[in-house]
Amino acid sequence: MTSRARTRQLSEPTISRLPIYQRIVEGWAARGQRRIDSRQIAEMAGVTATTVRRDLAALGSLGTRGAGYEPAVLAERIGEALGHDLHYDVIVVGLGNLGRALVNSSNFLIRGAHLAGLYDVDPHVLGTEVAGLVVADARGELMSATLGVICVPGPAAQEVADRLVAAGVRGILNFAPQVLSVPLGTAVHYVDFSIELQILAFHLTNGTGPLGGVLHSVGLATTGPGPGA
Amino acid sequence: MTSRARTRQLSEPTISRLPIYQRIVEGWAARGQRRIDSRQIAEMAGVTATTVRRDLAALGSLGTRGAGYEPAVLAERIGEALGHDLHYDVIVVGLGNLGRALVNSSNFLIRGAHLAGLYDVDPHVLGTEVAGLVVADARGELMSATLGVICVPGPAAQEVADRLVAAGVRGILNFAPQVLSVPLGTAVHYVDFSIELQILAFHLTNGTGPLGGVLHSVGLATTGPGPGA
DNA sequence: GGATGTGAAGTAGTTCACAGCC
DNA sequence: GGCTGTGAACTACTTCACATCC
Repeated sequence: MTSRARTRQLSEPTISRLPIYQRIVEGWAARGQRRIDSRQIAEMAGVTATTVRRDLAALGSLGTRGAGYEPAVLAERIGEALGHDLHYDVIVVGLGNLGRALVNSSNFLIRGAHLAGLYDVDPHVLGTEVAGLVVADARGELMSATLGVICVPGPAAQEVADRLVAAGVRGILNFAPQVLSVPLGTAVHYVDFSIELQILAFHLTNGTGPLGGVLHSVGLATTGPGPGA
Repeated sequence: MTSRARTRQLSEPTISRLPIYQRIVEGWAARGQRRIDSRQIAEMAGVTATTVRRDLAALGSLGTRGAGYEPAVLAERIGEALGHDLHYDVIVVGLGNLGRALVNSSNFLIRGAHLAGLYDVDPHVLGTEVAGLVVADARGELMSATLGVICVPGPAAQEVADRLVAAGVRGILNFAPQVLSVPLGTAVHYVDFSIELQILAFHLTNGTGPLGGVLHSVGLATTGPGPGA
């Protein structure tokens, strides 16, 4: 029974805000600040101070009344709650510009994620070394891993998803503009640039919200059977 | 008064689901299918059929009782509601792998978005042609545009944001792992790969939801002043 | 004094259940 | 028969207001 077990059930909105708070308090800590209060976090995250306090209170009593929070403690505890002490193997299929951008990004593979395999079909890329790994043939068998990232063109995405599932992957991050059909029990998370842009544009023309609009990005997952079922 | 004006106020969750429905019905139409019903859309989108019907009903009475929806009509009406008849200028700052992946993606610039300018600071990239545009110096003055996309490393993001705002940009899509401080009235939309991965991993280890978990990706925006205010 | 943490109230979104229509 | 569209019930999230503690 680790300390992680003490975390109460977190709501979906809370889960999506915690990584943002973490980024904020880490930046604060890096700049040598000793204390941060809910109002400061709220301002930077674009939410209300009450929401910040409720979210953080769900992780335990971390603050000091009258004095705010200690950034280091907050960062540590949020990390625990999000499961940063666990480790995941990640494989990436598709090493075009996007795939390369991801695996070379200092930001992508942190927090327990370990890059275990790279796959592509382009003969110019096959066998070359990217981010310290040799790129293998995506048409061959894929290694087993916890998470798979799909960075291939839309039409190829479903086949890659099928093969990832067959290889034992339990979560897929899909960058292809394609709705995937996967068996129950597999989580799919979509990141669609065009949709992000659409939503941003929509809010601009409609001037949503008194402060100019607090946006929520698109995201969708399904574990249900696809149209063929 | 165009037909767009008839759209009732759409809720935030509805707005983020509409582009997903649109993608689904467009694929359906492309495959020559004449009819689609709420259950089919729901299955592919990972939401309930009732939710689909409520979302679509907010756009008017588009379906036929007993027979479902006509994909072409649906796609058209969703487009109208999201403002696809409007046009936006988009400039992209930072043409590393990510920036290139975006501007070369057939998926990024659709629906009224027009790529108007590209900026970078790397002398190897400066002056070269990417996606039909010559890359200009990001340290010079930026052209005016509606939307700006930030694809630079984290530490440079805030300065770029300041310059985008000064150039008259009203909406920013930020791919840098950095919380930005912008003046009131400017919308910022964050896309953070590491956060997406974190949330996906969290849901896996916690087995959220009976169907394996319907995820919602991270997203945040603020128009409030930053820490310096 | 000042900021956290939290019951209570309010608001928004989802799901149920079914009337209405093809 | 079948599926849409929607009032009503429910659930979840946010916000208010303040007791609590440093």
